[in-house]
Amino acid sequence: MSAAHSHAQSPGEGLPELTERLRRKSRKVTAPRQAILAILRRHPHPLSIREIFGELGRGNCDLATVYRSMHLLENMGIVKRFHFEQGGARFELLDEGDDGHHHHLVCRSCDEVVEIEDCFPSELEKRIARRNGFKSVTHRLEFFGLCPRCQ
Amino acid sequence: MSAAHSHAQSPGEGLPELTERLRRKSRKVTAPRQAILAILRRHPHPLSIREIFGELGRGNCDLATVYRSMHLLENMGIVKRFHFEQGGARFELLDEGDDGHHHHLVCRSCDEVVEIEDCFPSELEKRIARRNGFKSVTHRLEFFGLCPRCQ
DNA sequence: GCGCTTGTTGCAAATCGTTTGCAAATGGAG
DNA sequence: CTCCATTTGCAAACGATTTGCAACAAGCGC
Repeated sequence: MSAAHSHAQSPGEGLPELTERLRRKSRKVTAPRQAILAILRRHPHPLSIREIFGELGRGNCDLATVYRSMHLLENMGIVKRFHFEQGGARFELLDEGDDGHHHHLVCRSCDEVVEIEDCFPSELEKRIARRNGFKSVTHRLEFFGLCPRCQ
Repeated sequence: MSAAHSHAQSPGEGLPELTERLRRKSRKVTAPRQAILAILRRHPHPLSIREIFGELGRGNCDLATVYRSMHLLENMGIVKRFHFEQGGARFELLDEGDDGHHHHLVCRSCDEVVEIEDCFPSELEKRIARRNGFKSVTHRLEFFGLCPRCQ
């Protein structure tokens, strides 16, 4: 799974650096939060809440706490939330300073995810915004297809 | 509302033509289905299930029937399903032969929707597919921003 | 027109993902 | 160590959507 991930993931921050980011915003560094960050750090893929919860090992922390933690981490800019075709939200750890704007190519059959560097041309986006009088325009873009193994 | 819609909507088919499409695939032309098609025809916007259900007037047809009808119409290629940032699915009537591939610019504040003709460059999409060994790659693309009235 | 067969509907209950209220537990500043 | 605001677990509430099932009706053949 991890091996199939084509995007070269930077080494990323260690747990200490991540928890430091929490502390800096005067958020408490609790066991559930550390555990969640550790899991996200181990998986460079967009993880679903269920997957995160599953890895926590039953009895470790409540599902509601996972939801609450993901909101917190999202608002702090530590993770980014994605939505694919099916199922609930998925989350990816962000490096500090990274706005997390990138896209995915998802296999319709096995859900394998590849990160994509290409992006919708920004001049085109600006033109679309201008033409319609919109401001602060961003976009959401995901690709779907059949991966080599599933064809 | 309709006036704000920038996309020149073709006259579209009348109810008779639409119901004919149902008949051709040996599906029954029932009152709920006709009512739903009529509503979709009146609104060139992506409508939510709740909006459709609301327009039906209480007592006219069950909510479950609306959900079932939308699946049917989607599978027959009569409507297209969209997902924006919040809330449930939204549906738009498709002209016959139209694959419905187009995108939207949605106001983050008032949900106003504008249709966009631009699309992600297909050469770029092909390159992404090739580079990752994927087949049958399509994409989903939506824009979000602040409309003139909401800025 | 009349019934038959099969697709369709209404209703209620189930499911899925997510959120919330509340009292008990706890991180960390002083 | 104490205190307090934040966080947690638990259970219940929620919104969107799906499903089982018995009653029903569209459109075929006669």
